[in-house]
Amino acid sequence: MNLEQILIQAVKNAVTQLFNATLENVELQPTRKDFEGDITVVVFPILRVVKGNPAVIGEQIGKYLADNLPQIADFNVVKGFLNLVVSDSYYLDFFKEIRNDENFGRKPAEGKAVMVEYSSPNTNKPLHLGHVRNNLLGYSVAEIIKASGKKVYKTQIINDRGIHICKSMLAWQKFGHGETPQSSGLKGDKLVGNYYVKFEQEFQKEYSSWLEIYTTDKLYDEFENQVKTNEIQDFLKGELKSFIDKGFDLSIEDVKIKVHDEIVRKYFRGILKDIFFRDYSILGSEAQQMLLKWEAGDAAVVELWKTMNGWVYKGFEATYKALGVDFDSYYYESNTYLLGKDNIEEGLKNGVFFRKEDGSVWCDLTPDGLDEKIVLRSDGTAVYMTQDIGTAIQRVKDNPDVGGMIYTVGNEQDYHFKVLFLILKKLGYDWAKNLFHLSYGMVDLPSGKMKSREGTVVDADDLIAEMANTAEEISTELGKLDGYSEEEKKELYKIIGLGALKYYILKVDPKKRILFDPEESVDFQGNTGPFIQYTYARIQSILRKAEENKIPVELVHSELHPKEKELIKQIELYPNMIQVAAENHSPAIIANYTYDLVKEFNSFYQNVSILGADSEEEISFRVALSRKVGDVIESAFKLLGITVPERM
RNA sequence: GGUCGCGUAGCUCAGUUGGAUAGAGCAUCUGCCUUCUAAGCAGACGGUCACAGGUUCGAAUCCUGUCGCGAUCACCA
Repeated sequence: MNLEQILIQAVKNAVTQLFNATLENVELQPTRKDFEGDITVVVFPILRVVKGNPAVIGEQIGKYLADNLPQIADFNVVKGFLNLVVSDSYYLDFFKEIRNDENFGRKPAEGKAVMVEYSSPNTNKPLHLGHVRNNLLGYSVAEIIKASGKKVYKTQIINDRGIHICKSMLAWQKFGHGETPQSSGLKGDKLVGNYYVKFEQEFQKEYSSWLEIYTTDKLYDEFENQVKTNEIQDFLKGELKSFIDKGFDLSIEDVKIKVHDEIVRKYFRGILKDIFFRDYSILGSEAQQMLLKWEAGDAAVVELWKTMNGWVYKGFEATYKALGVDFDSYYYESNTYLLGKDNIEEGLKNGVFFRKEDGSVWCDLTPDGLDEKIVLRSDGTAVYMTQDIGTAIQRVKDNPDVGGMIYTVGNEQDYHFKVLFLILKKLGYDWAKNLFHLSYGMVDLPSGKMKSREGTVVDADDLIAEMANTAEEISTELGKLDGYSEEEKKELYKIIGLGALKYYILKVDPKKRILFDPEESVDFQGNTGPFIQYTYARIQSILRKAEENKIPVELVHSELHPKEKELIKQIELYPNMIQVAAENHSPAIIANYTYDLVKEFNSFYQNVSILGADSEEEISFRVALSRKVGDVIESAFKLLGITVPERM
């Protein structure tokens, strides 16, 4: 039982004995710095069962606790807050107990396993900043859940088939002249990405000249014919209406004529372009034919596909390695895209799904406040949802101990996962109640969204390299690395640069969008990764000196300096932090906790002397305390996927 | 337009199940390297928690509405 649990029970007992009443909950919080005490009992909620003056009641409970609990040394009551002073001996005992526990804060795995999916890239272009956020989040959440006491499988689904990869393949065929990673020295994913861009450029040329042939009116007529029978027309009208409502004095008729108008274009052009790609474009039809051939198993196409994907995977592996993330299993869409159809059949039998006249299969989610969702096309082929249903089921088949899954996917797919989880629940899988969409906000640039066509994508490899460069600049300026070899320095710059990047991304709530300004590099001071790494390095420096001075490890310390007490209190929070972070799927909780611990340590470090303390006992204790803080920093940062340096 | 998410200091963000005078960092300004690493410490300045109601002993937190930003609303993935 930890102190918190002991206190809760004791307060309940106090209420029973003093007031003959039963208390359901006890509200505890850390005492605010401006008051004396360590833990505070909020008295107000107790007033619900015990009528009276909160100050008096607080006083009585305080006295009871001080009399009955050896851990409570003193107390005071301020405005309905009962502040308890915890005895030094309690903290000392606690510290003695945990100081050599290498797994402090972590729990051994038990119960059902959790599968965490993250990364999940397309194989037609290199990873970018958005993927970086995804990878860091997914990896960290997996580590946190592991530490919280569950077995974790890390996995990803690789979108290795479809029209996007055919675009790259086609462009390579047409314009590649047999270029390979070996021949050009390019990283495989970069090479393939270049051809994807090349395709888009050539397609854009074709599209532009097509647009020139048509007048505005013709364009619109074409467009209108295409969308007339489509549901999206309603949707578009809605958008147009809001556009008009926002003060543009135009009717729908006016808007029709002004198809080229700046804002309307955004909606019309996007769809028009798709139509062009599908029905008019030469490149488009070639790419589509290639996809058909791939699906038919055409030997040449499959061979090319395998080769180019092989290049991409090699490139991805390098990026994953640089980022420090890994996976236990890989699922490939080329294997899973036909999955799920059997499950649809079953669902039809159970009445979870229903078939429309045209043969398409749907799930009616209107009782749940959602729409009807298609799960099988009228021609019997699978859609995105079908695959995801099938893949989820397959994953549990492959790993029968899995009791839940976490999908790390951007927030633009919130609706998709809401529907997916609901359908799986309706299909009756017991693990379906333990599905979580780890939804995160986009990473935007000052110029807006990242767009590969406009060259505004922040490439993952470039970013990692730049961070290391910045670390090098700062390090060189500070000039603290005498005696390090060039290789050691390089390694260190990587650790610091990555630490800065990872911490920067992980310390914010996943739900929030991140605005990333490549011009203003990530900070290395204040609430940052390097600040925490620096503190760790300082601690290691002290430990090295203590080693030299042969500081004994016995602890006969009896009285705590306030800074020492604060540090132990902070350390004591760590195990619960892991649990809370795991429950909330939030690395940010770990990041912010670590920052608080480190701030506390730096204050301690700067205000009291460790190796120059008054007595042998004091020195020995402070060294041990510093070591433990270092251990917790290392452990917590590991949960974030950040390594800590011995020196910096 | 429907749905979902976000809105806290000039900027970037914390803020556990509602709790004390809303906290950090950056930036600006003061001090502190002859003693364990100044990527640090100590301090100052900075707030209508988007706005308006409501719930209650008590609201940044819960509810309703309004505004702003974003995402989404395909027999695409």
